[in-house]
Amino acid sequence: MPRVPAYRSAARLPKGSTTADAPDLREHILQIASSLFYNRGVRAVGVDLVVDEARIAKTSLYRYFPTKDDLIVAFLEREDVDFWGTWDAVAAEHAGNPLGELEAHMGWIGERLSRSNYRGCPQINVAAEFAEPEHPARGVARLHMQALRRRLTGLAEGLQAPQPEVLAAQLALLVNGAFVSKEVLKPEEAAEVLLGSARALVAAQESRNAQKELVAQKAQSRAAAKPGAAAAAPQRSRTKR
Amino acid sequence: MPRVPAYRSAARLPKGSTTADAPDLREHILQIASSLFYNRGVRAVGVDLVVDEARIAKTSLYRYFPTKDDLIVAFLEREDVDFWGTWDAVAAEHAGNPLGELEAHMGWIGERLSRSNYRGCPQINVAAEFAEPEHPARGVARLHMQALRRRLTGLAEGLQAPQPEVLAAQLALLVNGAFVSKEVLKPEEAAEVLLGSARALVAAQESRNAQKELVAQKAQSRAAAKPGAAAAAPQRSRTKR
DNA sequence: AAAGATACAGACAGATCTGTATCGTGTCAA
DNA sequence: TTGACACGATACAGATCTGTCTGTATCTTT
Repeated sequence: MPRVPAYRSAARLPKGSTTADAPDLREHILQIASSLFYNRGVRAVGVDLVVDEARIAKTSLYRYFPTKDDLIVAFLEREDVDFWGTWDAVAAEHAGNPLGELEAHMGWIGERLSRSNYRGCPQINVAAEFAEPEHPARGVARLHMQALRRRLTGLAEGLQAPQPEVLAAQLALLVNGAFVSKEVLKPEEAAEVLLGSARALVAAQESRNAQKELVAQKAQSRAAAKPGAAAAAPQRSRTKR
Repeated sequence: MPRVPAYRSAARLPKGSTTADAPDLREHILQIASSLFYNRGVRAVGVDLVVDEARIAKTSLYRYFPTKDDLIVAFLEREDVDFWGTWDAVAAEHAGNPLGELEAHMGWIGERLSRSNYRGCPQINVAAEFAEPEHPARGVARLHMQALRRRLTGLAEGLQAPQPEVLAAQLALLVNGAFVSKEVLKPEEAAEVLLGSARALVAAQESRNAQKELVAQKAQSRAAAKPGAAAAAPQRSRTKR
C-alpha cells in the first residue's frame, strides 16, 4: 500500500534525493521522540508511544536505536548541540564584548523560561529521572554541565574577573537555577532577574578587583595607616551591627 | 508466628507504649519509602521494593497509603517540613540579623551539597519526574517553592533591599541552582560559591540603595553639578561606608 | 472466651513496558 | 523479472508495576 513511507506523507523533502536518504527516518524518529521525551518525561514515554506518534513500525525504531537508552542518549546529545548552537551564535554577535555577550545569554535564556511549554533543561531533568550515575544518559548530562562551566569560565576570563573559576561557578548556578525555577519565577520577570543577578555577580568581582588595586596602591605608599580597619572582609556588611 | 511485628524487631522503641502506637508503622513505612524515593528516584522505586525493604506486608502499606501517589505526597510533605525545620532553626539563631541569617542559610545548604549521597532537592526532582502539572506531587512541590520565595522575600525586606521581590527571586534561583548543580560544582567550593553569590546579590541591592540616596541628596542640594560623571554604573559604590 | 483490629504472607489480576519475531508489501537495482 | 532491502503491521515473550484478595497469626478489649 504505502508507495511512499508514512513518515514522509507530510511532504517533508521537496522531492526526496532519490537515494541515500536513509538517515531521514532516523531523524524523523528522533524528532518525535525528543518532543515526547521533553514534554512528558523520559520515563513516562514508552517506545510504543513513540512508534504510534511517529507512525512507524517498532522494527524501524529498533533498527536505528537498538535500545531505548540509545534513543535517550541521542535525544540528549541533540539537545546539547542545539543549545550550544544558539549559545555560540549569540556569542559570535558579541565578539570582543564579553559583558555584552553575557547579558545577551541571560536574555535569550530568560526568554526561553517564559515560553508556555517550557519544561526546564533536558539534561537536568534526565539526571533527576535516572539516579544511577553510570546510566549512559548521565554521561551526556555530565559533559553538558562541564561544557557550561567551561564556557562561562572563558567568559569570566574575558571579563578579567580576578577569580574566573568562581564567577563561572556562580553564573552556572544562576543559569541552572533559572532552568528549574519555573514555579518560583513569574514568566515576565525571568529575564530581568537573570540579568540583574549576572550583573551583580560581575560587579562583585569588579569591586574585588578595585579593592585589590586599592590595597596594592596603599601598600605601595608605605604602611603608615592602621591595618585593622577596612581590609578584613572582602564583602562587608555595611550596616555592620 | 510474629509475636512482635517485624518492623519493630530492631527494637526501635524502648519498650513500646503498650497502645496507641498504631501510627508507628505508618511512620516506619514512610521512612523507608522516603529513603528509597530520594536515593533512587520515585518512578524507579516500586511498591514491592518498599514492602520488601520495610519488611512489611503489602496490605499494611496500602492501609496507610491507599495509593502510591499518596505515599509520594507524604514523602514530599515530610521533606518539606524537615527542610523548613532546619531553616527556621537557623533563622532563630540569627534573629534580628538578616544578613547573618542569609549567610548561615548559604552555609548549611552548601554543606548539604557536599554530602556524598546528596541527590538534589526532592521537590525539584519529583517535578522533573512528573511532567503533568496536576499531579498531586506537583502541588506539594509548588507550595514548597512558594514558601521558599516567601521566606526569602521576608529576608530581603529585613535587609531593607529596595527591591525585596527581585532580591528574593535572585536568591531563589541561586539556591535552586545549587540544588541541581552537583555536576558543575566541586563539593569543596559549593559553600563558598553560594555565599559569595548571595553577598554579591545583596551588595548590588545595597549599592542600588546608596545610589538612590545619592540621587535624592543631589536633588535636594539643588542641581548645579554636571550630571554626566558618576551616575552611570549602578554597581560601583560598596566602598561607601 | 469471643470479637475486632492489626499485621504478615503470598497469590493474583490486569496493565504496561522493553525488546524480538514473523509476515506482507512496496522500491530499487541488477 | 528477480532478489535485496527497507518499512509497516502485529503478535508475542518476559519482566515489572500497581493494586486486590485470601488466609492466618497475634494482640487488645470486652
